[in-house]
Amino acid sequence: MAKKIQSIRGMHDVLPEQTPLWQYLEQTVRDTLARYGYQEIRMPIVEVSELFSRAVGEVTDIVEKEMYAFTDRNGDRLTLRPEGTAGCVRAGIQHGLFFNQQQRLWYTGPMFRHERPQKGRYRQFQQIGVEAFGIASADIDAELITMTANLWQELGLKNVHLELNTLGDNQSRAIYRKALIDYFSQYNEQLDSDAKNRLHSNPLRILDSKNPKMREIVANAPDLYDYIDAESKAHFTELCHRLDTLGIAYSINSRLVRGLDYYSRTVFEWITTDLGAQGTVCAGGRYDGLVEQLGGRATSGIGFAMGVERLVSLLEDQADSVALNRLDAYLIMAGEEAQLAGMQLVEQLRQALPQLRILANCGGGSFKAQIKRADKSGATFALILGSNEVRDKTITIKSLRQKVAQESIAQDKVESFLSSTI
RNA sequence: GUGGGUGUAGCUCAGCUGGUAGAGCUCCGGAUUGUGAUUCCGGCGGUCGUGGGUUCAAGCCCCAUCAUCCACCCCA
Repeated sequence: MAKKIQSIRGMHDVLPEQTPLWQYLEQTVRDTLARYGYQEIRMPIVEVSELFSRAVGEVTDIVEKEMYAFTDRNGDRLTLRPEGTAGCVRAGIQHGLFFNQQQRLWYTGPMFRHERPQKGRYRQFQQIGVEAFGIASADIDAELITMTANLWQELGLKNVHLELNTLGDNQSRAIYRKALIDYFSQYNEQLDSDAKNRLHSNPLRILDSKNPKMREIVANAPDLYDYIDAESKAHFTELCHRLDTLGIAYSINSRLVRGLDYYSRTVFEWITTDLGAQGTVCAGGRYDGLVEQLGGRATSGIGFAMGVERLVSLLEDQADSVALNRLDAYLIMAGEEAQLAGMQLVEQLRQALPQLRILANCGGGSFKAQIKRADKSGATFALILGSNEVRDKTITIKSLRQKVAQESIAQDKVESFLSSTI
């Protein structure tokens, strides 16, 4: 045998057993987005590398060590997209979607990050992203969050909770950043290696440190909320008020700092404890400076992304998974005559009943084998066509799921029989 | 990038202090010339992840490598 070729590390096939659940999830999300008036946009998977270094931030982990970047035949530096917002903003600017307009957009597709795979984290993974442009007020923040809450309800997801924070506008964030660097620099000797690395790249991350020795230093660090501008505070208060009014529960987590540079003001995460270490199922925030930063006219924006693999994994764990993609009938054909007659009959049925899901036996096999296949297919009924039936122009219908006697009916009655049961 | 666990049939796994491989399920056929979750019988199926090394002899010991799982880091 020739050498086997395997899929690339961290990039997995979604097998037929799994796809019904994926389709169910995707369809539910699609429907929900449509009900809120969001429109789909489709972007390329490959973009110039500069787009991500400018949007996501030069010193983020994503850009520094996780990008699938390569040089194409023209010598251009290209990257397999590590996230969707940058490409969406690029497309919006390129096609003039943001000029004095509001846009509510969504997209889905694979993203790529060269990380060490683990539960809920893969090198190629699927995201569903949602972005709203041109609306600066907190009502859109509330709408997006409410929409996700409704989606969890629609999907029957339990054990997800919402965490909220505000980072202030870009200016106050810059001032706070400097204050943090000044503060931590005093303790340079006591900082662990992680903290030293982050000191000038992303000092906000030091606040997150799990090292107990660092905690004492962190405890007395400047407080983010002392640096936040009045407008951002008002924005955040307004958002919380709206969520309260809508009955959406949340907790405020002042340590919640997103890993991408473009966020400002509102950030949020939906988190579950049912998935191991990678518990964030949906996360996002406001990025009011991004459009301008990428060369468009200043436009506010806010968005989030859901991790499809993580949601699928929650759905399969959470008991009430649905019976999906069920077959209505399996056609058994015994003998040469029956095979020819059966193929004609089944095509007639498919034309007459577009909803009908019927699988016709192929590849022969004994009668017994065909019955076994019919059972295994999960079909509700077996339709049996043998020489007797061909001769009498009948078909035998056997229920595979209920203990009722099989019956033989005229072939021209099958259509009405099936249409009344599916 | 760092650490730990695991790689034996399509799937789930046995395999003793080293003596060149086994079960269950699946699939195909038969017992039952046209009736499926039961029973019985038979059959298909493996360069033991890959490459080296030690040994008279390696699935087992040693080294390397790849994949996978989990965690750290980080993130959806």
